[in-house]
Amino acid sequence: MAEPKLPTRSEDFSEWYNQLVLRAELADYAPVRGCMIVRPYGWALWENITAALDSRFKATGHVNAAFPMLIPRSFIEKEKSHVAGFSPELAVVTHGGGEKLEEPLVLRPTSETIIGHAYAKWIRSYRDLPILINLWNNVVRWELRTKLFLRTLEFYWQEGHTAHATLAEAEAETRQMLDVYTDFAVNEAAIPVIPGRKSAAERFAGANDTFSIEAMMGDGKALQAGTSHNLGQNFAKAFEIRYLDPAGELQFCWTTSWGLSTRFVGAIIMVHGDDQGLILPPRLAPHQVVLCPIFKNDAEKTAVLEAAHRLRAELAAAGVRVKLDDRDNVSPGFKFNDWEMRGVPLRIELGPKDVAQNAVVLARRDRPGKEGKSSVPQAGLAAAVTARLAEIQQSLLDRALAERRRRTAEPKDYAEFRQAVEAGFALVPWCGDAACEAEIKAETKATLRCIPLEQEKGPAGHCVKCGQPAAERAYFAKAY
RNA sequence: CGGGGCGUAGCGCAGCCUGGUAGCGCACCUGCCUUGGGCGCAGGUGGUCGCCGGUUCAAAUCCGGCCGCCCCGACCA
Repeated sequence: MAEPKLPTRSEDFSEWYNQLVLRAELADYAPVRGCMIVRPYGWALWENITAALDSRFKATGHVNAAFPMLIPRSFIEKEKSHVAGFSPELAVVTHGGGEKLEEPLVLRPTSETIIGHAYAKWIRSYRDLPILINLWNNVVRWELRTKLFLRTLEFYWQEGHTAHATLAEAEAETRQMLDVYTDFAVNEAAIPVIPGRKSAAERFAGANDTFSIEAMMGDGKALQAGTSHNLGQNFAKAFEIRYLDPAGELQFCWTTSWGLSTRFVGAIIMVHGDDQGLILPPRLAPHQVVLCPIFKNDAEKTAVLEAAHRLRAELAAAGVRVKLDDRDNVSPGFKFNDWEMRGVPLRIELGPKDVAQNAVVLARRDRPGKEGKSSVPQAGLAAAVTARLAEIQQSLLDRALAERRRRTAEPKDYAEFRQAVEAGFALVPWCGDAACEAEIKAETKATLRCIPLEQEKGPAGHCVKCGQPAAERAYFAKAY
C-alpha cells in the first residue's frame, strides 16, 4: 500500500472531496488563504470544458474579448443593488507605484460595470446592436469560507455580456445561454441539470431575472453550475448605454450576462466520483484512455512496448486522447489504482499474453474489478475504444440521473419536506412569498434552488410552508 | 466574526503529561530483485520542532504572547 485509502464518500463526503482534489493533482492550496493553484491535470480538464463551451458560444454568434482586471471603485457603486451585493466581498487596491491612489481600484468580482462603461461608448445606433461578447478571465471575491474549486477567492470562468435593442431579444438571449449550459452539462459532462428561474432572494445583484442550472452532487446537495441573467435596463441606466432607434428616439439598451466557472470541475468530481476516486466523463477527460504495458523481462518488454507504441499511435490518429504510462519504477497494480483514482475512463492493459493473441484488455472505470474488463482484438481497436468511450459517457449520465431521481422527493407536507431536504431535492408547490422562502431557509437550511422551467400546467397545489394556493412548484435543497 | 481542531522531514504522524543527543511510516535517491490489482531486500538524502519572548545549567517538551491553516456556522458562482 503506497498511500492510505481515501475516506469513503459515505463516511466523510467533504474530506473525500478535499483529499481527492489534492491526490489526483487537480489543484493545490496556494500560500494565500482561499486561493488555489490549478495543477496541469486540473487545468487540462478545465481546458476541455472551455473548448466545449467556447465552440457553443461561437456557434451562437458570440465573440471573445478581454477586459481589465482593475476597475474604478466608483463603477461598482453606480448600480444600486449591484453595489449592495458585491461590496462586502471586494478586494480593493489602494496603492500603486508606491503612492496612494487617488481613487481605489477593485479587482473585478465580475465585469458588468466595466462592460457597461465600454458599451456606453461603443453603442450609438440600433445598427450597433446586438453586442455579443464573451470573456474568459479570472475574478476575485473575498469569500469567508472557501473550498477548492467550489468557492475560492480567485476563480476562473467565462462571463458573457450582451446588449440588445429590445426586452424580447434580451430574454431570448438569457434563455438561449441557459440552454447552451444545459446542453453542455448533459452532453459533455454527463451531468443532468435542472434549468430554472431563481427566486428574487437568490437573484444576481443587479438582475431582473436570474436563471440557473442546478445539479445534484453525490451527497444529495445542490450546486448552482451555471447562471444566466436578464439585467433588464438596470446597467444600461446606470452606465447610460443608449441607442437611437429607427424612429430617431433615444432608448436604453437591454443587457444580459451569463457565467460558468471552475466550480464546474467540482461538480464533475462530486457527481461522478466513487470511493476509488474520480470518474471523468470521456468527452472532457484529459486522458480518455491510459495504456499500461506489463512485462517481466527484457524480451517481453521489447515486444510489449513495441505493440504499445503502435497502438498508442493508432488511437491518437483516430482522435482518442491516449496516455502511455511507461513508468518503469511502479508496478502495473500501482498504475491501475493510480489512474482509477485520477478518473481515466478506460484503461488498456497490454502484457505478453495479449501480445501473443494480438489482443488487449479493456477495463472500464465505471465498472470496478473484473466485471469491467474484457479482451478485445488489436485489429479495429480504435473503433472499439471509441464505442466503449461513448458507452461510458452514456452510462455516467444514466447513473447520475437515476441517483438524482432516487434522492428527489415530492413531499406532501412540511414534515415530509424537512426530511426530504436532509437527503436530497424536494420539489414542492411554493406560494411565491419571500417570507415563506426565508422561513424555510432558517428552519431547514434548505434554499430555493430554482423554479424549474418545465412545469405541469395549471395550479401546482398549496404552498408546502403556508398552505396558500401556489401557482408553481420549486426545488428546495441544501446547497454548496 | 462565533465554535472546534491542528502547526515536529515533501506527506501522514509519534514524542510533550514527567525538560536531558529529534523519531516512525510513506515518498525521494543508489543498487539488486521484481512487474496481470497499491512488489521485496539493503543502503542512503532530508528537520534552526509555526514565530517572538520568558523560566532553566539545559526547552519540541513548562509559561506568556502572536501568526497561520483546516473543519463546522453566518456570506456566496
